[in-house]
Amino acid sequence: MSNPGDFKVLARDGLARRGELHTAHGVVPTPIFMPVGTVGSVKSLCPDDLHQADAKIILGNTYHLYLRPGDEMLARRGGLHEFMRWNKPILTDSGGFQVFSLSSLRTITEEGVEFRSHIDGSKHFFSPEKVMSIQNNIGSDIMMVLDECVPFGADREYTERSLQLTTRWARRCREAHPRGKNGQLLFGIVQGGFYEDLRAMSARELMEIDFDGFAIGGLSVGESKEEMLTLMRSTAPLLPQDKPRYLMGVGTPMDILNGIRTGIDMFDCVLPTRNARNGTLYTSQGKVNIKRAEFRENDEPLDPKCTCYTCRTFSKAYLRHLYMAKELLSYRLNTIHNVHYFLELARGARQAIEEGRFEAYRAAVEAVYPGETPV
RNA sequence: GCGAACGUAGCUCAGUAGGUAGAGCACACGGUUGUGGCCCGUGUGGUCGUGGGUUCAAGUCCCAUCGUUCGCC
Repeated sequence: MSNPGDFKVLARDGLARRGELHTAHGVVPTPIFMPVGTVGSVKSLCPDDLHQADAKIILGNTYHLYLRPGDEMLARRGGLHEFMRWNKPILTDSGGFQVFSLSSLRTITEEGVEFRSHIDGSKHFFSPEKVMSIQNNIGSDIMMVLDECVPFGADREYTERSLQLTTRWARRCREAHPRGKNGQLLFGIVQGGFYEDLRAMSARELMEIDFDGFAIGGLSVGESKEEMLTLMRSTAPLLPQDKPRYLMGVGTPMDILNGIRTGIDMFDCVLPTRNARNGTLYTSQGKVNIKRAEFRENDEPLDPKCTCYTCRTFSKAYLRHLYMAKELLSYRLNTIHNVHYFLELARGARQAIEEGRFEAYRAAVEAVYPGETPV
């Protein structure tokens, strides 16, 4: 018998962990990649497509869903799962990142953050409590605390003040949403910019609060690969061994494997879906830019080793044609493939950890994506 | 037949007062990391319809010629 929030580490290989996170909508095997479905859909895909790609959990976004269609509207329909007909776990980002990256005229106070909608300019206010209430209405399985994502290059003083505010907000989120309520889990978010000691301080303070998991936020915001790697190496081991660790917004195939190697369990990124729409596809042979003229009459599948619907059915010439013609089917077929690749990458990592050969698995992928990992 | 306008990059067009050509699209190649199906960067590409003339210098002024379009007979 298991309860939402239970997390079991089943196997280890170095710092890499193979685990299981229990939620109200099922078990999430880790390490896992979570496709991003910001406004209630993984762009261009149906739930059936996600099931076929073996997606275990997807993301939604509090900021976007609150603005449109509205969280109360969702609550009246039984929440986002019911509305979008996705019966597996959903994680919702708190919207903290969007408030800081999308909206204009934001004002941060102790109480929360006032911002303007990127859609119609209307004024809104997010407090930690409000963000919990919205995510309760959405009904996500894993909720994120409201945090301030510090921009790259922020000085130490600003970063430290911001981190402390994020901690106070995190505590208010936990108080507004006690552990176990509605079977919804709540994750804290480690901030601290690119100062290792501040990251450690943030982690220490958050661990005093009883969260179901811990995320590392504020990465992949313009820093070098080396800085990102250094930071995850130093931060991940500080987090509890018996709780899931989530690296937010990352990343490329190698970023993910490098994260797993430092002990991270969960990843999300727009890269596979956004790049699919822009013609960059991830394959067992490396990155393929499907718009290249060399594929004009190439009748081979995109990736002969891939078992996704796109690769089983269509030629590179056809995929290039669809892309060049801006056909809607291009978005869909490319997204089906890229999502499949990222999920397969994580599945392969899980198996490799179980079999104690994660390093070899990682090296094999690195051979195909060279230059992605700084020494 | 007469009159007028226009012929500049593959396409649609800018080119001011004459000083040896630009844009958008297209094409080519990159980029995209808690997603406004967005977008950004770089690049290839033109004997300025043709032939003369004036001038130190002509896409720009003059003449002729070919072509396109419109109007009038």
